[in-house]
Amino acid sequence: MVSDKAKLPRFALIKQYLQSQIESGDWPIGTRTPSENELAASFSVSRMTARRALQELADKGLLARVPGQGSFVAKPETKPPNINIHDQLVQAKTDGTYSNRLISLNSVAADQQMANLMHIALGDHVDCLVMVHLQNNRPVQWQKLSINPVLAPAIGKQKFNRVSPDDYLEWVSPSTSEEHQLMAVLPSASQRRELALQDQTACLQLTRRSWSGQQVRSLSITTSPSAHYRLGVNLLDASR
Amino acid sequence: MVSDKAKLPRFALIKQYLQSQIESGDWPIGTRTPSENELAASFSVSRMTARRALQELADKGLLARVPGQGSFVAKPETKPPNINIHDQLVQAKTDGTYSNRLISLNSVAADQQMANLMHIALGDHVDCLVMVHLQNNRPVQWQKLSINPVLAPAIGKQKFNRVSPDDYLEWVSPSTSEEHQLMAVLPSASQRRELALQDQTACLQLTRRSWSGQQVRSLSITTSPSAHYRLGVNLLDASR
DNA sequence: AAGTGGTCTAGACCACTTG
DNA sequence: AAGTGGTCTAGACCACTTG
Repeated sequence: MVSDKAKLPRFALIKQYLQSQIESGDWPIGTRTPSENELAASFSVSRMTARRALQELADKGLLARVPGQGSFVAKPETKPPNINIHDQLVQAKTDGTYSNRLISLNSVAADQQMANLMHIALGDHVDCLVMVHLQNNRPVQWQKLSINPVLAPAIGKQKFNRVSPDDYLEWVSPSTSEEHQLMAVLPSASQRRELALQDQTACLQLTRRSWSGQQVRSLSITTSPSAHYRLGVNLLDASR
Repeated sequence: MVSDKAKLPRFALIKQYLQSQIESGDWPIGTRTPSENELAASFSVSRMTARRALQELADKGLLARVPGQGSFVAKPETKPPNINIHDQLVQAKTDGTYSNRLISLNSVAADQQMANLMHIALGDHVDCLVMVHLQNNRPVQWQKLSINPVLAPAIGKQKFNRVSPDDYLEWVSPSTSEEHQLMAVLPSASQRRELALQDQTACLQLTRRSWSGQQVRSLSITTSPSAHYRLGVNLLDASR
Protein backbone atom coordinates (compact mmCIF):
# COMPACT_ATOMS: atom_id res chain seq x y z
CA MET A 1 0.00 0.00 0.00
CA VAL A 2 2.61 2.50 1.03
CA SER A 3 5.41 0.62 -0.70
CA ASP A 4 5.03 2.30 -4.07
CA LYS A 5 4.99 5.75 -2.54
CA ALA A 6 8.24 5.12 -0.72
CA LYS A 7 10.00 4.52 -4.01
CA LEU A 8 9.18 7.89 -5.48
CA PRO A 9 12.18 10.20 -5.67
CA ARG A 10 11.93 13.34 -3.58
CA PHE A 11 11.49 15.75 -6.46
CA ALA A 12 8.47 13.70 -7.54
CA LEU A 13 6.93 13.96 -4.08
CA ILE A 14 7.26 17.74 -4.14
CA LYS A 15 5.80 17.74 -7.65
CA GLN A 16 2.83 15.72 -6.42
CA TYR A 17 2.26 18.13 -3.58
CA LEU A 18 2.35 21.17 -5.85
CA GLN A 19 0.17 19.56 -8.47
CA SER A 20 -2.46 18.56 -5.93
CA GLN A 21 -2.61 22.11 -4.58
CA ILE A 22 -3.14 23.41 -8.10
CA GLU A 23 -5.64 20.85 -9.29
CA SER A 24 -7.73 20.93 -6.15
CA GLY A 25 -8.22 24.63 -6.70
CA ASP A 26 -6.54 25.56 -3.43
CA TRP A 27 -4.12 27.61 -5.46
CA PRO A 28 -6.15 29.39 -8.14
CA ILE A 29 -4.59 30.78 -11.29
CA GLY A 30 -2.06 33.48 -10.51
CA THR A 31 -1.27 32.22 -7.02
CA ARG A 32 2.39 32.44 -6.09
CA THR A 33 3.83 29.09 -5.12
CA PRO A 34 6.47 28.67 -2.43
CA SER A 35 9.87 29.66 -3.77
CA GLU A 36 12.65 27.19 -4.48
CA ASN A 37 14.24 28.08 -1.16
CA GLU A 38 11.01 27.74 0.78
CA LEU A 39 10.26 24.35 -0.74
CA ALA A 40 13.82 23.21 -0.11
CA ALA A 41 13.49 24.16 3.55
CA SER A 42 10.06 22.68 4.15
CA PHE A 43 10.85 19.40 2.42
CA SER A 44 14.38 19.26 3.85
CA VAL A 45 15.89 18.97 0.44
CA SER A 46 18.52 20.81 -1.52
CA ARG A 47 17.49 23.73 -3.63
CA MET A 48 18.29 21.84 -6.86
CA THR A 49 15.78 19.16 -5.93
CA ALA A 50 13.03 21.64 -5.11
CA ARG A 51 13.89 23.44 -8.29
CA ARG A 52 13.41 20.31 -10.36
CA ALA A 53 9.86 19.88 -9.12
CA LEU A 54 8.95 23.45 -10.01
CA GLN A 55 10.76 23.31 -13.33
CA GLU A 56 9.06 20.15 -14.54
CA LEU A 57 5.65 21.57 -13.71
CA ALA A 58 6.59 24.73 -15.56
CA ASP A 59 7.61 22.59 -18.56
CA LYS A 60 4.18 20.99 -18.43
CA GLY A 61 2.62 24.45 -18.51
CA LEU A 62 1.16 24.35 -15.00
CA LEU A 63 3.47 27.01 -13.66
CA ALA A 64 5.00 30.19 -14.99
CA ARG A 65 8.34 31.11 -13.50
CA VAL A 66 9.50 34.70 -13.38
CA PRO A 67 13.09 35.50 -12.36
CA GLY A 68 13.18 37.91 -9.46
CA GLN A 69 9.52 37.37 -8.64
CA GLY A 70 8.62 33.75 -8.16
CA SER A 71 6.57 30.89 -9.61
CA PHE A 72 2.90 31.30 -10.34
CA VAL A 73 0.03 28.98 -11.12
CA ALA A 74 -0.56 29.36 -14.86
CA LYS A 75 -3.75 29.40 -16.82
CA PRO A 76 -4.15 25.91 -18.25
CA GLU A 77 -3.74 26.60 -21.93
CA THR A 78 -6.16 24.89 -24.27
CA LYS A 79 -4.34 21.87 -25.50
CA PRO A 80 -4.34 21.54 -29.28
CA PRO A 81 -7.17 19.10 -29.99
CA ASN A 82 -5.54 15.79 -30.49
CA ILE A 83 -7.24 14.53 -33.57
CA ASN A 84 -5.55 11.34 -34.53
CA ILE A 85 -5.46 11.21 -38.27
CA HIS A 86 -3.80 7.85 -38.57
CA ASP A 87 -5.93 5.57 -36.44
CA GLN A 88 -8.73 5.11 -38.87
CA LEU A 89 -7.99 1.77 -40.44
CA VAL A 90 -5.67 0.61 -37.70
CA GLN A 91 -8.36 -1.33 -35.91
CA ALA A 92 -9.25 -3.22 -39.07
CA LYS A 93 -5.60 -4.00 -39.66
CA THR A 94 -5.14 -5.56 -36.25
CA ASP A 95 -8.51 -7.29 -36.54
CA GLY A 96 -7.54 -8.94 -39.76
CA THR A 97 -10.67 -7.49 -41.34
CA TYR A 98 -8.61 -5.14 -43.48
CA SER A 99 -8.09 -5.65 -47.18
CA ASN A 100 -7.77 -3.47 -50.25
CA ARG A 101 -8.43 -3.46 -53.95
CA LEU A 102 -6.06 -1.94 -56.46
CA ILE A 103 -7.79 0.05 -59.17
CA SER A 104 -4.81 1.28 -61.12
CA LEU A 105 -1.04 1.50 -60.95
CA ASN A 106 0.84 3.68 -63.39
CA SER A 107 4.04 5.52 -63.84
CA VAL A 108 3.07 8.99 -64.96
CA ALA A 109 4.95 12.14 -65.88
CA ALA A 110 4.48 14.90 -63.34
CA ASP A 111 2.46 17.90 -64.42
CA GLN A 112 3.25 21.32 -63.03
CA GLN A 113 1.16 20.99 -59.89
CA MET A 114 2.48 17.52 -59.07
CA ALA A 115 6.05 18.68 -59.71
CA ASN A 116 5.56 21.60 -57.35
CA LEU A 117 4.00 19.51 -54.67
CA MET A 118 6.60 16.75 -54.82
CA HIS A 119 9.54 19.08 -55.38
CA ILE A 120 10.63 17.31 -58.54
CA ALA A 121 11.11 18.48 -62.10
CA LEU A 122 8.28 18.85 -64.57
CA GLY A 123 7.97 15.55 -66.46
CA ASP A 124 9.77 13.43 -63.88
CA HIS A 125 8.04 10.12 -63.43
CA VAL A 126 5.93 9.36 -60.41
CA ASP A 127 4.37 6.05 -59.38
CA CYS A 128 0.71 6.65 -59.00
CA LEU A 129 -1.76 4.14 -57.62
CA VAL A 130 -5.46 4.36 -57.00
CA MET A 131 -7.10 1.95 -54.62
CA VAL A 132 -9.95 1.30 -52.27
CA HIS A 133 -9.51 0.17 -48.67
CA LEU A 134 -12.02 -2.31 -47.31
CA GLN A 135 -13.10 -3.42 -43.90
CA ASN A 136 -15.02 -6.69 -43.77
CA ASN A 137 -15.04 -6.52 -47.57
CA ARG A 138 -16.93 -3.24 -47.54
CA PRO A 139 -15.20 -0.24 -49.10
CA VAL A 140 -14.59 2.51 -46.56
CA GLN A 141 -11.88 4.64 -48.12
CA TRP A 142 -10.71 5.66 -51.56
CA GLN A 143 -7.08 6.62 -52.04
CA LYS A 144 -4.84 8.09 -54.68
CA LEU A 145 -1.21 7.70 -53.72
CA SER A 146 1.68 9.27 -55.61
CA ILE A 147 5.11 7.99 -54.76
CA ASN A 148 8.53 9.39 -55.48
CA PRO A 149 10.20 6.41 -57.24
CA VAL A 150 13.63 7.53 -56.07
CA LEU A 151 12.65 6.65 -52.51
CA ALA A 152 10.65 3.48 -53.13
CA PRO A 153 11.74 1.95 -56.42
CA ALA A 154 10.20 -1.50 -56.04
CA ILE A 155 6.62 -0.33 -55.70
CA GLY A 156 5.47 -1.92 -58.95
CA LYS A 157 6.56 -5.36 -57.84
CA GLN A 158 4.67 -5.34 -54.59
CA LYS A 159 1.43 -7.17 -54.12
CA PHE A 160 -0.70 -5.40 -51.66
CA ASN A 161 -4.07 -6.53 -50.38
CA ARG A 162 -3.57 -7.31 -46.71
CA VAL A 163 -0.80 -4.75 -46.42
CA SER A 164 -1.52 -1.17 -47.37
CA PRO A 165 0.93 0.73 -49.57
CA ASP A 166 1.22 3.33 -46.82
CA ASP A 167 2.47 0.70 -44.41
CA TYR A 168 4.84 -0.65 -47.02
CA LEU A 169 6.17 2.83 -47.70
CA GLU A 170 6.66 3.44 -44.02
CA TRP A 171 8.67 0.26 -43.95
CA VAL A 172 11.01 0.97 -46.85
CA SER A 173 11.35 4.68 -46.22
CA PRO A 174 10.07 6.02 -42.90
CA SER A 175 8.68 9.52 -43.10
CA THR A 176 10.47 12.17 -41.13
CA SER A 177 7.64 14.68 -41.29
CA GLU A 178 4.16 15.03 -42.68
CA GLU A 179 1.78 17.77 -43.69
CA HIS A 180 -1.96 17.38 -43.74
CA GLN A 181 -4.92 19.14 -45.15
CA LEU A 182 -8.46 18.22 -44.42
CA MET A 183 -11.54 19.29 -46.30
CA ALA A 184 -15.04 18.17 -47.14
CA VAL A 185 -15.79 17.11 -50.71
CA LEU A 186 -18.47 15.54 -52.81
CA PRO A 187 -17.16 12.32 -54.33
CA SER A 188 -16.90 12.06 -58.09
CA ALA A 189 -18.99 9.57 -60.02
CA SER A 190 -16.12 7.09 -60.21
CA GLN A 191 -15.35 7.49 -56.52
CA ARG A 192 -19.00 6.87 -55.72
CA ARG A 193 -18.92 3.71 -57.80
CA GLU A 194 -15.71 2.47 -56.23
CA LEU A 195 -16.97 3.20 -52.74
CA ALA A 196 -20.36 1.62 -53.52
CA LEU A 197 -22.23 4.75 -52.47
CA GLN A 198 -25.84 4.84 -53.55
CA ASP A 199 -26.66 8.51 -53.12
CA GLN A 200 -24.61 11.65 -52.92
CA THR A 201 -22.79 11.77 -49.57
CA ALA A 202 -20.32 14.22 -48.14
CA CYS A 203 -16.81 12.83 -47.69
CA LEU A 204 -13.82 13.84 -45.64
CA GLN A 205 -10.79 14.25 -47.83
CA LEU A 206 -7.37 14.11 -46.28
CA THR A 207 -4.38 15.22 -48.31
CA ARG A 208 -1.09 14.13 -46.85
CA ARG A 209 2.45 14.91 -47.96
CA SER A 210 5.21 12.83 -46.42
CA TRP A 211 8.86 13.74 -46.36
CA SER A 212 11.98 11.67 -46.06
CA GLY A 213 14.48 14.24 -44.95
CA GLN A 214 14.64 16.92 -47.65
CA GLN A 215 12.74 14.92 -50.25
CA VAL A 216 9.04 14.46 -50.70
CA ARG A 217 8.35 10.76 -50.35
CA SER A 218 4.68 10.58 -51.22
CA LEU A 219 1.49 12.47 -51.72
CA SER A 220 -1.74 10.86 -50.68
CA ILE A 221 -5.36 11.84 -51.11
CA THR A 222 -7.85 9.75 -49.17
CA THR A 223 -11.59 10.19 -49.41
CA SER A 224 -13.99 8.57 -46.96
CA PRO A 225 -17.72 8.89 -46.52
CA SER A 226 -18.63 10.38 -43.15
CA ALA A 227 -20.59 7.29 -42.24
CA HIS A 228 -17.31 5.43 -41.95
CA TYR A 229 -14.89 8.13 -41.05
CA ARG A 230 -15.10 10.63 -38.26
CA LEU A 231 -12.26 12.27 -36.46
CA GLY A 232 -12.12 12.77 -32.75
CA VAL A 233 -14.37 11.87 -29.86
CA ASN A 234 -17.67 10.43 -30.93
CA LEU A 235 -20.09 12.99 -29.56
CA LEU A 236 -23.14 12.17 -31.61
CA ASP A 237 -23.64 8.59 -30.48
CA ALA A 238 -23.30 9.61 -26.84
CA SER A 239 -26.79 8.37 -25.98
CA ARG A 240 -25.88 5.90 -23.30
CA MET B 1 28.06 38.45 -35.01
CA VAL B 2 29.54 36.22 -32.38
CA SER B 3 28.04 38.19 -29.54
CA ASP B 4 24.78 36.23 -29.36
CA LYS B 5 26.59 32.94 -29.34
CA ALA B 6 28.70 33.99 -26.39
CA LYS B 7 25.60 34.52 -24.30
CA LEU B 8 24.30 31.00 -24.65
CA PRO B 9 24.67 28.95 -21.47
CA ARG B 10 26.97 25.97 -21.72
CA PHE B 11 24.29 23.32 -21.64
CA ALA B 12 22.68 24.99 -24.65
CA LEU B 13 25.94 24.86 -26.59
CA ILE B 14 26.24 21.15 -25.95
CA LYS B 15 22.62 20.76 -26.95
CA GLN B 16 23.30 22.59 -30.19
CA TYR B 17 26.24 20.36 -30.93
CA LEU B 18 24.29 17.17 -30.31
CA GLN B 19 21.29 18.37 -32.27
CA SER B 20 23.41 19.33 -35.26
CA GLN B 21 25.03 15.90 -35.30
CA ILE B 22 21.60 14.29 -35.29
CA GLU B 23 19.90 16.52 -37.80
CA SER B 24 22.77 16.49 -40.27
CA GLY B 25 22.50 12.74 -40.39
CA ASP B 26 26.01 12.22 -39.05
CA TRP B 27 24.46 10.22 -36.24
CA PRO B 28 21.74 8.08 -37.80
CA ILE B 29 18.94 6.59 -35.74
CA GLY B 30 20.25 4.20 -33.13
CA THR B 31 23.68 5.79 -32.87
CA ARG B 32 25.05 5.97 -29.37
CA THR B 33 25.88 9.50 -28.35
CA PRO B 34 28.81 10.38 -26.11
CA SER B 35 27.99 9.60 -22.49
CA GLU B 36 27.40 12.23 -19.84
CA ASN B 37 30.94 11.74 -18.61
CA GLU B 38 32.45 11.94 -22.08
CA LEU B 39 30.56 15.12 -22.89
CA ALA B 40 31.50 16.61 -19.53
CA ALA B 41 35.16 15.91 -20.25
CA SER B 42 35.22 17.12 -23.85
CA PHE B 43 33.30 20.33 -23.09
CA SER B 44 35.15 20.91 -19.80
CA VAL B 45 31.93 21.06 -17.92
CA SER B 46 30.46 19.31 -14.91
CA ARG B 47 28.48 16.14 -15.41
CA MET B 48 25.24 17.84 -14.37
CA THR B 49 25.63 20.37 -17.18
CA ALA B 50 26.33 17.72 -19.81
CA ARG B 51 23.44 15.75 -18.42
CA ARG B 52 21.07 18.65 -18.88
CA ALA B 53 21.84 18.87 -22.58
CA LEU B 54 21.16 15.17 -23.09
CA GLN B 55 18.07 15.22 -20.89
CA GLU B 56 16.41 18.11 -22.66
CA LEU B 57 16.94 16.47 -26.03
CA ALA B 58 15.49 13.26 -24.63
CA ASP B 59 12.48 15.23 -23.40
CA LYS B 60 12.05 16.53 -26.94
CA GLY B 61 12.10 12.95 -28.20
CA LEU B 62 15.37 13.21 -30.09
CA LEU B 63 17.22 10.85 -27.78
CA ALA B 64 16.37 7.75 -25.85
CA ARG B 65 18.31 7.26 -22.66
CA VAL B 66 18.89 3.79 -21.25
CA PRO B 67 20.40 3.41 -17.77
CA GLY B 68 23.47 1.24 -17.86
CA GLN B 69 23.81 1.50 -21.62
CA GLY B 70 23.85 5.07 -22.85
CA SER B 71 21.92 7.61 -24.90
CA PHE B 72 20.82 6.82 -28.41
CA VAL B 73 19.48 8.80 -31.33
CA ALA B 74 15.76 8.06 -31.38
CA LYS B 75 13.48 7.54 -34.32
CA PRO B 76 11.66 10.83 -34.81
CA GLU B 77 8.17 9.81 -33.88
CA THR B 78 5.46 11.10 -36.14
CA LYS B 79 4.18 14.13 -34.35
CA PRO B 80 0.41 14.15 -33.99
CA PRO B 81 -0.67 16.35 -36.90
CA ASN B 82 -1.22 19.74 -35.41
CA ILE B 83 -4.49 20.71 -36.92
CA ASN B 84 -5.48 23.91 -35.32
CA ILE B 85 -9.21 23.83 -34.98
CA HIS B 86 -9.56 27.26 -33.47
CA ASP B 87 -7.70 29.49 -35.86
CA GLN B 88 -10.34 29.68 -38.51
CA LEU B 89 -12.03 32.98 -37.81
CA VAL B 90 -9.19 34.39 -35.76
CA GLN B 91 -7.71 36.27 -38.69
CA ALA B 92 -11.04 37.93 -39.43
CA LYS B 93 -11.40 38.89 -35.78
CA THR B 94 -8.06 40.65 -35.64
CA ASP B 95 -8.67 42.19 -39.08
CA GLY B 96 -11.89 43.71 -37.95
CA THR B 97 -13.61 42.01 -40.88
CA TYR B 98 -15.46 39.67 -38.57
CA SER B 99 -19.14 39.98 -37.81
CA ASN B 100 -22.05 37.69 -37.18
CA ARG B 101 -25.79 37.48 -37.58
CA LEU B 102 -28.04 35.95 -34.96
CA ILE B 103 -30.75 33.75 -36.38
CA SER B 104 -32.43 32.57 -33.21
CA LEU B 105 -31.96 32.57 -29.46
CA ASN B 106 -34.16 30.39 -27.30
CA SER B 107 -34.28 28.72 -23.97
CA VAL B 108 -35.29 25.15 -24.69
CA ALA B 109 -35.92 22.06 -22.58
CA ALA B 110 -33.28 19.41 -23.09
CA ASP B 111 -34.35 16.25 -24.88
CA GLN B 112 -32.73 12.96 -24.01
CA GLN B 113 -29.76 13.34 -26.36
CA MET B 114 -29.03 16.90 -25.27
CA ALA B 115 -29.36 15.91 -21.61
CA ASN B 116 -26.89 13.08 -22.10
CA LEU B 117 -24.43 15.23 -23.97
CA MET B 118 -24.55 18.10 -21.51
CA HIS B 119 -24.76 15.91 -18.41
CA ILE B 120 -27.93 17.58 -17.20
CA ALA B 121 -31.39 16.25 -16.40
CA LEU B 122 -34.05 15.63 -19.03
CA GLY B 123 -36.12 18.79 -19.34
CA ASP B 124 -33.53 21.15 -17.86
CA HIS B 125 -33.38 24.36 -19.80
CA VAL B 126 -30.55 25.16 -22.14
CA ASP B 127 -29.79 28.41 -23.93
CA CYS B 128 -29.65 27.65 -27.59
CA LEU B 129 -28.57 30.05 -30.27
CA VAL B 130 -28.20 29.68 -33.99
CA MET B 131 -26.07 32.10 -35.91
CA VAL B 132 -23.95 32.71 -38.97
CA HIS B 133 -20.40 34.06 -38.83
CA LEU B 134 -19.35 36.46 -41.54
CA GLN B 135 -16.08 37.67 -42.94
CA ASN B 136 -16.27 40.84 -45.01
CA ASN B 137 -20.04 40.50 -44.73
CA ARG B 138 -19.96 37.13 -46.47
CA PRO B 139 -21.25 34.16 -44.47
CA VAL B 140 -18.53 31.55 -43.93
CA GLN B 141 -19.77 29.49 -41.00
CA TRP B 142 -23.07 28.36 -39.55
CA GLN B 143 -23.24 27.58 -35.84
CA LYS B 144 -25.65 26.11 -33.35
CA LEU B 145 -24.46 26.74 -29.83
CA SER B 146 -26.07 25.25 -26.73
CA ILE B 147 -25.03 26.75 -23.44
CA ASN B 148 -25.45 25.51 -19.89
CA PRO B 149 -27.23 28.49 -18.28
CA VAL B 150 -25.77 27.61 -14.89
CA LEU B 151 -22.34 28.62 -16.16
CA ALA B 152 -23.28 31.64 -18.28
CA PRO B 153 -26.56 33.08 -17.03
CA ALA B 154 -26.47 36.44 -18.76
CA ILE B 155 -26.30 35.11 -22.29
CA GLY B 156 -29.73 36.45 -23.29
CA LYS B 157 -28.72 40.01 -22.47
CA GLN B 158 -25.60 40.04 -24.57
CA LYS B 159 -25.47 41.70 -27.93
CA PHE B 160 -23.06 39.93 -30.15
CA ASN B 161 -22.08 40.97 -33.65
CA ARG B 162 -18.44 41.94 -33.44
CA VAL B 163 -17.83 39.55 -30.57
CA SER B 164 -18.62 35.88 -31.05
CA PRO B 165 -20.56 34.02 -28.34
CA ASP B 166 -17.65 31.58 -28.13
CA ASP B 167 -15.30 34.38 -27.19
CA TYR B 168 -17.82 35.74 -24.70
CA LEU B 169 -18.21 32.31 -23.14
CA GLU B 170 -14.47 31.90 -22.90
CA TRP B 171 -14.41 35.19 -21.06
CA VAL B 172 -17.10 34.48 -18.48
CA SER B 173 -16.26 30.82 -18.00
CA PRO B 174 -12.96 29.59 -19.46
CA SER B 175 -13.07 26.00 -20.66
CA THR B 176 -10.83 23.56 -18.89
CA SER B 177 -11.07 20.89 -21.57
CA GLU B 178 -12.69 20.28 -24.90
CA GLU B 179 -13.72 17.36 -27.06
CA HIS B 180 -14.04 17.55 -30.80
CA GLN B 181 -15.56 15.56 -33.55
CA LEU B 182 -15.13 16.33 -37.20
CA MET B 183 -17.16 15.01 -40.08
CA ALA B 184 -18.30 15.89 -43.54
CA VAL B 185 -21.95 16.72 -44.09
CA LEU B 186 -24.32 18.04 -46.71
CA PRO B 187 -25.90 21.25 -45.46
CA SER B 188 -29.66 21.34 -44.95
CA ALA B 189 -31.86 23.62 -47.00
CA SER B 190 -31.98 26.23 -44.25
CA GLN B 191 -28.23 26.05 -43.73
CA ARG B 192 -27.71 26.52 -47.46
CA ARG B 193 -29.94 29.57 -47.38
CA GLU B 194 -28.23 31.06 -44.35
CA LEU B 195 -24.80 30.44 -45.81
CA ALA B 196 -25.88 31.77 -49.22
CA LEU B 197 -24.78 28.62 -51.02
CA GLN B 198 -26.10 28.29 -54.53
CA ASP B 199 -25.55 24.62 -55.20
CA GLN B 200 -25.03 21.62 -53.00
CA THR B 201 -21.58 21.74 -51.42
CA ALA B 202 -19.84 19.50 -48.93
CA CYS B 203 -19.23 21.09 -45.55
CA LEU B 204 -16.94 20.36 -42.66
CA GLN B 205 -18.91 19.99 -39.46
CA LEU B 206 -17.14 20.39 -36.17
CA THR B 207 -18.88 19.34 -32.99
CA ARG B 208 -17.25 20.67 -29.86
CA ARG B 209 -18.08 20.03 -26.23
CA SER B 210 -16.45 22.35 -23.69
CA TRP B 211 -16.11 21.64 -20.02
CA SER B 212 -15.68 23.91 -17.04
CA GLY B 213 -14.27 21.52 -14.49
CA GLN B 214 -16.80 18.73 -14.00
CA GLN B 215 -19.64 20.48 -15.81
CA VAL B 216 -20.38 20.71 -19.49
CA ARG B 217 -20.28 24.36 -20.38
CA SER B 218 -21.40 24.31 -23.99
CA LEU B 219 -22.01 22.23 -27.03
CA SER B 220 -21.30 23.71 -30.41
CA ILE B 221 -21.92 22.52 -33.94
CA THR B 222 -20.28 24.56 -36.67
CA THR B 223 -20.76 23.91 -40.36
CA SER B 224 -18.57 25.52 -42.99
CA PRO B 225 -18.35 25.02 -46.73
CA SER B 226 -14.99 23.67 -47.79
CA ALA B 227 -14.39 26.69 -49.96
CA HIS B 228 -13.98 28.74 -46.79
CA TYR B 229 -12.77 26.23 -44.32
CA ARG B 230 -9.87 23.85 -44.60
CA LEU B 231 -7.80 22.47 -41.82
CA GLY B 232 -4.04 22.18 -41.90
CA VAL B 233 -1.37 23.08 -44.41
CA ASN B 234 -2.74 24.27 -47.69
CA LEU B 235 -1.39 21.67 -50.09
CA LEU B 236 -3.69 22.25 -53.02
CA ASP B 237 -2.79 25.84 -53.74
CA ALA B 238 0.91 25.05 -53.67
CA SER B 239 1.43 26.11 -57.27
CA ARG B 240 4.02 28.79 -56.74
C1' DA C 1 35.08 -4.09 -12.39
C1' DA C 2 34.09 -0.39 -15.17
C1' DG C 3 30.62 2.36 -17.27
C1' DT C 4 25.87 4.15 -17.68
C1' DG C 5 22.09 7.13 -16.51
C1' DG C 6 19.00 8.70 -12.12
C1' DT C 7 19.01 11.15 -7.99
C1' DC C 8 20.79 14.32 -4.67
C1' DT C 9 23.75 17.65 -1.98
C1' DA C 10 25.80 22.05 -0.40
C1' DG C 11 27.74 25.18 -1.98
C1' DA C 12 28.55 29.32 -5.74
C1' DC C 13 27.83 33.48 -8.89
C1' DC C 14 24.60 35.90 -11.81
C1' DA C 15 20.82 39.28 -13.40
C1' DC C 16 16.84 40.62 -11.99
C1' DT C 17 12.70 42.72 -9.41
C1' DT C 18 11.10 44.10 -4.78
C1' DG C 19 10.61 46.98 -0.62
C1' DA D 1 19.50 44.60 1.01
C1' DA D 2 16.96 40.61 0.63
C1' DG D 3 14.70 37.42 -2.34
C1' DT D 4 13.89 35.24 -6.87
C1' DG D 5 14.82 32.05 -10.52
C1' DG D 6 18.95 30.54 -14.02
C1' DT D 7 23.26 28.45 -14.36
C1' DC D 8 27.03 25.72 -12.76
C1' DT D 9 30.33 22.87 -9.92
C1' DA D 10 32.53 18.81 -7.78
C1' DG D 11 31.46 15.74 -5.40
C1' DA D 12 28.24 11.41 -3.78
C1' DC D 13 25.39 6.97 -3.77
C1' DC D 14 22.34 4.05 -6.41
C1' DA D 15 20.56 0.27 -9.68
C1' DC D 16 21.58 -1.31 -13.67
C1' DT D 17 23.80 -3.59 -17.95
C1' DT D 18 28.31 -4.74 -20.01
C1' DG D 19 32.60 -7.39 -20.78
